[in-house]
Amino acid sequence: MNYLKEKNKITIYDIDSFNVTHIFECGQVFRYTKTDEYYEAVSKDQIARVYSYENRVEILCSDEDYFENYFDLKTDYKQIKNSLKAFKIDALNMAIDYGYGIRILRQDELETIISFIISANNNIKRIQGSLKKLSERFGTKLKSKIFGEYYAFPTLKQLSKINEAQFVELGTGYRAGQLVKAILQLQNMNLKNVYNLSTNTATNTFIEMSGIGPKVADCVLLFGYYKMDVFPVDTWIEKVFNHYFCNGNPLTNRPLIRKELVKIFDGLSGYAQQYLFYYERTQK
DNA sequence: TTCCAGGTGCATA
DNA sequence: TATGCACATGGA
Repeated sequence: MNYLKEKNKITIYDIDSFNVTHIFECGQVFRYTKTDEYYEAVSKDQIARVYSYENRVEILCSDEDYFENYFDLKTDYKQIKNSLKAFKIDALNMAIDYGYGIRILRQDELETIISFIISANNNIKRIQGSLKKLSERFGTKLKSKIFGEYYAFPTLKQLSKINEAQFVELGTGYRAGQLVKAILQLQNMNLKNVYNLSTNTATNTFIEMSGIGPKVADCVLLFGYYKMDVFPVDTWIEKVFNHYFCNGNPLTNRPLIRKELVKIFDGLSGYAQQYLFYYERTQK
């Protein structure tokens, strides 16, 4: 990856492996806004604006080290895409050509957990709205010389003070009670310790939490912990599987679909999933 | 108006 | 272990 890191600014020259629209619209993250000039993202208590030009991308940000990691700039996506193309699967090749600039963001663990509990059986617009309100009502208000005022994602301590009725007011619907319970459970675990666990053990740890089943656990591990040997199967991936991977035997059993796809893509599952998801959801 | 959304929890067999 | 249903709410 060819990029230059300066104080509060990262300039990216390898625009074949960094497309801001692909990165933010591919469904991995919900807290961003699009304007005519830039995409703005808040992650944890950090903020960035991403400007796209003909031959480069500029990221103005509160902390260049934080966003160098967040945008996964040290990973070579050209190599990842080549490895995926070596499978010679037409649908995946189309998906990669379509979403060529996708990168898997290294998101904050807690923020990912809360976001994807809210995401269950929900639509992306509404998820975004709930998370925006959650941050504005319960997160710390921060002031930046460059970006003005913005709101951090609530800390675990701040989250623990929110009751079920307040979560309902955020538009989280029946997930409100699950969120209160999950936040209680989170207080008794060390989120950083999950990095030391195998994918299976980590999955089981999260599935025991309220509001987290197999799919949300996979999303937490993929987007919050950068574990690539998981394959979140939602309604869109079910469609993908039955269009392109089922050899005439469509499946509705999502754990089975997941098993088949992980068998194919193994340690590249997370990347493959994201290209396929974005392709299926936006190609209409 | 009806269907659907990045599913989960729980009861039942 | 597997299947089926209820669940809150807003977008399309």
